Amino acid sequence: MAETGLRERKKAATKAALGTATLRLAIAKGGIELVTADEIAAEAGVSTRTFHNYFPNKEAAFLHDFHEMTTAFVEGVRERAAHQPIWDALRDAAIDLRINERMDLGEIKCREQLVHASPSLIKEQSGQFMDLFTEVLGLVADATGTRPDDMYPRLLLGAALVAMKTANEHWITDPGAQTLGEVIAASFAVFERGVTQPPPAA
Amino acid sequence: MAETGLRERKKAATKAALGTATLRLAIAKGGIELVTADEIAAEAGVSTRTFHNYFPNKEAAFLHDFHEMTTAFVEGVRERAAHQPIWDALRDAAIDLRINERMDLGEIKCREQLVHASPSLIKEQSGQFMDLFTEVLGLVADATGTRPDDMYPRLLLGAALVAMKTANEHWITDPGAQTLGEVIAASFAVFERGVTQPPPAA
DNA sequence: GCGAAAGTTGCGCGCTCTGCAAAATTTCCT
DNA sequence: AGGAAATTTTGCAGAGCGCGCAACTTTCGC
Repeated sequence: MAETGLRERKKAATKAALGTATLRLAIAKGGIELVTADEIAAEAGVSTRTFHNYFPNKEAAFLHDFHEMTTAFVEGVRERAAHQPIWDALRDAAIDLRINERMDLGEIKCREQLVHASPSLIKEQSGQFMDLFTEVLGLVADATGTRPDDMYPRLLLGAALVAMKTANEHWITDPGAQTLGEVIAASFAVFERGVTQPPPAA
Repeated sequence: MAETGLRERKKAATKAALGTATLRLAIAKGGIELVTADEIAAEAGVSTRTFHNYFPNKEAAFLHDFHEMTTAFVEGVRERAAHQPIWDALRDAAIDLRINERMDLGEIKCREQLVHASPSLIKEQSGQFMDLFTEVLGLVADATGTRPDDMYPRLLLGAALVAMKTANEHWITDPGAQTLGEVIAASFAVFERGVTQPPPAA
């Protein structure tokens, strides 16, 4: 956290403001495609040009929170990779994001719905997942003693990201039964056991 | 193959022509972002407006072949799902696309490189994978006696798509050692065994 | 052939995103 | 504090995108 200057903090604040403004407007209008960059900039109190200095497009602004999460995830994995098997590091880093505790469930659901309904948001989010994949792949390769273009680290990491995404989606639709952490653990467990294996209980 | 009329065939031909024109131009210029919709339309001998009748954007045109492949894949899975366990159906449908036999390796490599270098193409391709996911999810849920919003069918299908994508990428970088089919089979096998399990030979 | 259906095209329009240079703001040094 | 330097904000201009609309042309079924 090299939060040295006032400048840094102000920039981060502006970026966050643009992100939440985008979210607010998209929710209000019921779709990101009904929101223009001009409106977002006005809502956040900056010029349109400044909006585009911070984000390449409104989808990225909408997903600003998500991007911060993936950044935290990468950091979490990097720290854990030194002390844990990489698979456990991936799982525990995912659990320790504690999305459930940090964010309002109603808003999470709403956001998920908007993403699901918008091709452009689906693309942007998928793209960010691919960036995440690329960022973490090196760590996984190192940890497993393989090279980044071998199959194994890619399959392992791919499975982990699928497990994360699936667990989150599932928990959102039914947050009562289990905690998010439990759902993530269950999700990862399926891949440990072998996806074609029937669950132990059956 | 309900190729009844001349109209259908002509439309398919125009679409394919636009696709290959996009590919040609992107290769020639070394990047999709250096190609405009106007140029593509001119290259294919239609108006710019017509181009946008066929494709929502140039990225989709670039990936026209890819989209046809995913369509064939869905069809393959649907047919096999009646006779095979769903996991095998997914694997065998992937193998039977026979990309290696149908397309020129040099061009495949070139395309892969262009996609990898372009954020917009990565997003578009990821988006198409998500569409594929959605299309096949119902089949997987039916086959496993689960519901589409349960975790299991999503994890299974996610693993299968990761296996497909990873195998293809890997085979492209090193097509000599094994056939594509073998690579795909090996990729799927990792998920059958459990991603955290060491390979049998080790 | 001929009418209906479907495909193609040009035009207009609002929006996106970027480069550029001037203006405003913050930081730093003395 | 005072002023120079560095950084950020902003407006403007411009290429490009993607879609609705209304002609125009082609194809289809009879």
